[in-house]
Amino acid sequence: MSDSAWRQQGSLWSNLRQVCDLLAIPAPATADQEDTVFQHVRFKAGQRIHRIGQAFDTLYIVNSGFLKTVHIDEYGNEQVLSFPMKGDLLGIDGIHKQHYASEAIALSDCDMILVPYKTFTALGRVHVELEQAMFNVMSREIVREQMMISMLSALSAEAKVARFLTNLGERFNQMGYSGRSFNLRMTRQEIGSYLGLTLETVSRTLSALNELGLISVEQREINLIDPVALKTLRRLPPAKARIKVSEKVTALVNKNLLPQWNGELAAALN
Amino acid sequence: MSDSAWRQQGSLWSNLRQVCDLLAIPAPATADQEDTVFQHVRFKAGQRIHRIGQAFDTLYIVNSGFLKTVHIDEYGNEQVLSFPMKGDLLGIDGIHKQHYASEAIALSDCDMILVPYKTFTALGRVHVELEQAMFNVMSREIVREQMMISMLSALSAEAKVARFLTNLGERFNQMGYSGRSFNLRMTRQEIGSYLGLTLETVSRTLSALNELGLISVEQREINLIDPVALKTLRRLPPAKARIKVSEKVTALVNKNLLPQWNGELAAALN
DNA sequence: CGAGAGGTTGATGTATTTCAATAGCTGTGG
DNA sequence: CCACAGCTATTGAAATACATCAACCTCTCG
Repeated sequence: MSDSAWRQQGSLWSNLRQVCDLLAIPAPATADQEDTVFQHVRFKAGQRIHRIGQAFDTLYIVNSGFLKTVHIDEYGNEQVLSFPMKGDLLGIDGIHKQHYASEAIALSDCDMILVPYKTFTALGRVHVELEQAMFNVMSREIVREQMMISMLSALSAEAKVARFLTNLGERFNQMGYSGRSFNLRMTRQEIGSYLGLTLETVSRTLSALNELGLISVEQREINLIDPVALKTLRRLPPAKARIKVSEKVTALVNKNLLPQWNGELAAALN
Repeated sequence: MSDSAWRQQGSLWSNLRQVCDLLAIPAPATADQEDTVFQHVRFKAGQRIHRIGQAFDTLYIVNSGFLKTVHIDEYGNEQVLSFPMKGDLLGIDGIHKQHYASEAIALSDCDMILVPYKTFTALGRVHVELEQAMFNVMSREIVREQMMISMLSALSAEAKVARFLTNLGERFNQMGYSGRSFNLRMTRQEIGSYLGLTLETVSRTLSALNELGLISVEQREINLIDPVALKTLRRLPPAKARIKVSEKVTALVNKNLLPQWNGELAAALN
């Protein structure tokens, strides 16, 4: 819940300053704090925030909760595009054609702030810094997607899963939670779709990272034991070597193993 | 070359109307056509337009020529992100951190229009329609990248290459060239990087599509013979079946083969 | 408590990569 | 102008990463 959002007509409202804080952009100094207010709407887990093809008119900011955004391809297959959480902006992809290009679905109960697109652009015209910030947010989104493309086309399954976990950790950190120990809000299926892998591969990879002592997993409970190693991991050592090594001084090995598994090292340890 | 760009101080210049036309956005009716002009700069094949980390201050619009944009990962590997051509806007990813997040390299001689970011935002403030158009362009870019992400994580190698070709064709069409028969401006290596495949897989896949009669390839010369089939192709029939089938009524088969290869059909034909 | 969704793990198959050998272009300098 | 060097592309054979199919287990929640 927003620290100081207030109730009015039975629903929560936030002012411009609160919205800017949430988006991590500087609020305009000249702000007329009271005359622009933003309504909150609550969604239950499983509910859709917007659908593909639906007429676009409002952006959403996540105030609390976890979501996924998905594409549905021509054969009805769901493709996960992102896992928005507190502070993220949803619906930008609707600006282009005035219809949402993706679907947003709540993974947990969510509190969303509505920002009518008209209000959004009007504010940009009034506050120069805000317009700048809006371009920034969109540019940031483009960079984020570029990173995703790089990751999808260049990394192995192990590296994808490892980075996914560290990225999640960093986002939890930014939100003020522990970045080392957290609960996944999505299924293996959804992680797999997001990373371009099958759910079985995700499950196996998590088990392997667990074996190696880089993380601990139990169902959706994750502990990042060696975040540095995870972040730079490129590929796992061959399975046979892994067994023996994992029984040795795992911590030490993990640090030497990166960024690339070293054959001589493996030999030396066996 | 821009239809009506003019020379001044030894280099070409375009006005706002020309720039808007190029970007396929409506030019502001109220435009003061003469007081904002944009300089052209020419780059030779192989030259860099901007580098990663370089201070950001200008956007580029492709007036003619072909380029690639790339990420360089922490180990120096190049990851191709896009192949910009006429009408495309470059450098948006630099807004976020005020430093370019990617590198743009000319694949052929190029004529680029410089748009200082300050000019860009200033124009948005003066012409409301322009600000709207700028958001549109950025949203379009986000949607394009989302499509790319879907494609990378869900499609087979054959489908990726097939879509790559039809997408290229569509862009050539929009530029007024033939969308059926064109020359690739990039190497197999670069296509592979873009699609998350090795250059060998790209080469083999092109050969296979050629075998099937869906395209013809000779070095960098491409002919799209059955664009509809290419666009909806999901996976190729097994290699053994392919040989026999390709010797039969290929055209007919191609049409029935989609969107998914049908086992009974293959059996019936053999 | 039972049903159903989510997760793990094994055996097997296959798409794609990797390694390697060969041949075709392109441009440069003698 | 030809020859040669160095990219670029093709193709084959072998290796492997990941997917697929399948069985079983585990939680959750009505």
